[in-house]
Amino acid sequence: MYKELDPMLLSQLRLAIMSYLMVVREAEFNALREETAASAGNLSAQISKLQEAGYIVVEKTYKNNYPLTLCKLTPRGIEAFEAFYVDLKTYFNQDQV
Amino acid sequence: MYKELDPMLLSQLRLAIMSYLMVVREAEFNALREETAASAGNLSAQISKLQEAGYIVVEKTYKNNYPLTLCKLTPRGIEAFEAFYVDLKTYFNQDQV
DNA sequence: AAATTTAGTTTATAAAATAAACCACTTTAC
DNA sequence: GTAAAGTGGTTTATTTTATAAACTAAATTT
Repeated sequence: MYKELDPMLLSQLRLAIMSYLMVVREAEFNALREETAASAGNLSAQISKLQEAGYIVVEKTYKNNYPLTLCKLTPRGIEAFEAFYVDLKTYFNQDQV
Repeated sequence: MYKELDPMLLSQLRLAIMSYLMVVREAEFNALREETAASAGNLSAQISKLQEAGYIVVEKTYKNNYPLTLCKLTPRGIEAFEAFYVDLKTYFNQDQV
């Protein structure tokens, strides 16, 4: 009846990161920070988790002498996000909402 | 951009409880247990939280000499569930999913 | 060269989820 | 009638998670 929901995506911040990356495919740390309104610490922690899960890849480089962290979705991440959406629907479909 | 997601509903089990109640409006403990496949302990804990949040009311009565716990949605719970759905959409709408 | 800013990471604390143990009965079997 | 098993839960303890706060390292400004 109710599908299992991927715990990696059942988190507001991780879901927002993934959702934003689904649109832009690739984003800098600070773009994610602005878009999600998260604290840097929390964002850093959740990026690490998504990376460990293989949902995003993180490329560490430099821009204007400053460290730059670039995040992009992996095929696996895209798959997981889409599956999450499908699974979520089982919680709403039978309702009138 | 991304709406805040009600933490009370950002939980698989609590969302399943609410989703089921949105359909049946009222359910016995064991019906919820079967429907959600949750352990009794976890179900009991999450029912308490939804009750404390004012999303459901819990009526404790008896059926065939045995304790019976009945759960039903409050107007506030219905509102929260519907708002959650609306807010969730902000995480998916701009995508092709 | 001290203070401030940028771009993060790590650590410590609080909150949440979950499994396991427990409780208060009721029913069944002896 | 009493011991064992079953019903319908609750409570407690452990693990996991989220988050804020503190920290690091280098660059820039004053």
